[in-house]
Amino acid sequence: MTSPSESVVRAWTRLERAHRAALATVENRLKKEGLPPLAWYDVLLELERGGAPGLRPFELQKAMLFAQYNLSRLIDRLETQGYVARTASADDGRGQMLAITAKGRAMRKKIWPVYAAAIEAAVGAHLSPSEARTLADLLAKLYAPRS
Amino acid sequence: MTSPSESVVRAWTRLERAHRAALATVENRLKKEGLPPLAWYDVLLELERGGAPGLRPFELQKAMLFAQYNLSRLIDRLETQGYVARTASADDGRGQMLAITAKGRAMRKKIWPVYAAAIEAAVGAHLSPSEARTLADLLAKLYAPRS
DNA sequence: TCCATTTATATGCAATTGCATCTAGTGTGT
DNA sequence: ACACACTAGATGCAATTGCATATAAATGGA
Repeated sequence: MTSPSESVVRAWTRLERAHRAALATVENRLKKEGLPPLAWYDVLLELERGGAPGLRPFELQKAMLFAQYNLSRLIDRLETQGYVARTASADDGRGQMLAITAKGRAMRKKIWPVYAAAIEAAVGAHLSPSEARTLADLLAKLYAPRS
Repeated sequence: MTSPSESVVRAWTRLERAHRAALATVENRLKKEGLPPLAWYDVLLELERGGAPGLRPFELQKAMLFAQYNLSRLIDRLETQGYVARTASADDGRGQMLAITAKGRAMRKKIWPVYAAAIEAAVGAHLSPSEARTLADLLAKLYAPRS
């Protein structure tokens, strides 16, 4: 139980502030354009990348570090809107397989330009290319599967 | 509207993931000890640092990048618990002055060891001292008052 | 095979958040 | 002093989150 150094505490505090600031920028822009919240995009992208058979909810959960009950309901909403299709898993009776629909793909594509501009405004505009790389590398260490 | 580079997008994505992971660690530990959520600590600390006359809600809001309505209600809860005292602002009829109470100070002190250990686990354990400094510096750029 | 444990996902209910808007002061220009 | 735009803060209501727990199927033994 070593106590954190001053710079670790500062890093944590700034992680919170930076995240809050950037997230607010992104969510506000999406909303202003009448688009769904960020999490929808993230799930759709993950599913699109996941490829053919689809992904299990628990895989999404691990990849995106979402709380299980939040993901469950997020999928409900995505399904209601017709962006995602749930089918029973062939090999696991408890589970399901998630697939992005054509409508879901279209929505993801539609969101991207707005999201991209927001990311640039919230993050890119503040960093040089090399700073962005360094930041990405350091942040990855905070949730690396294993240290 | 330049599009963000690949590394900027990665930095943003990882900012989200890292924040989610670290926050979950911190909040879980606080909860496990029966302590109030993180935001309470942050407000109490800010008020304690703010010193004698106290702070106006809008000052807190700017410092912590909180949404106005969230802060308003967070203060309600803190006041209900007796951790914070609201008094009418002398020089601005619309406003109020917030002060931390003795009980609030005591709670802040009580939270700190748990919070500190959580920060170390969530952040410090993953970074060298120099990495922590670099990370803190880079994150600060993302919400700098002016670029 | 049977039982206990664990894993995958859902859900009722309370607390919090977000949105939109409201009220009440402030400040400025005339 | 008046009209108007702006700032500080609160709040009703709907949506989301968090918590605790439920259900059902898989898994690992004995």
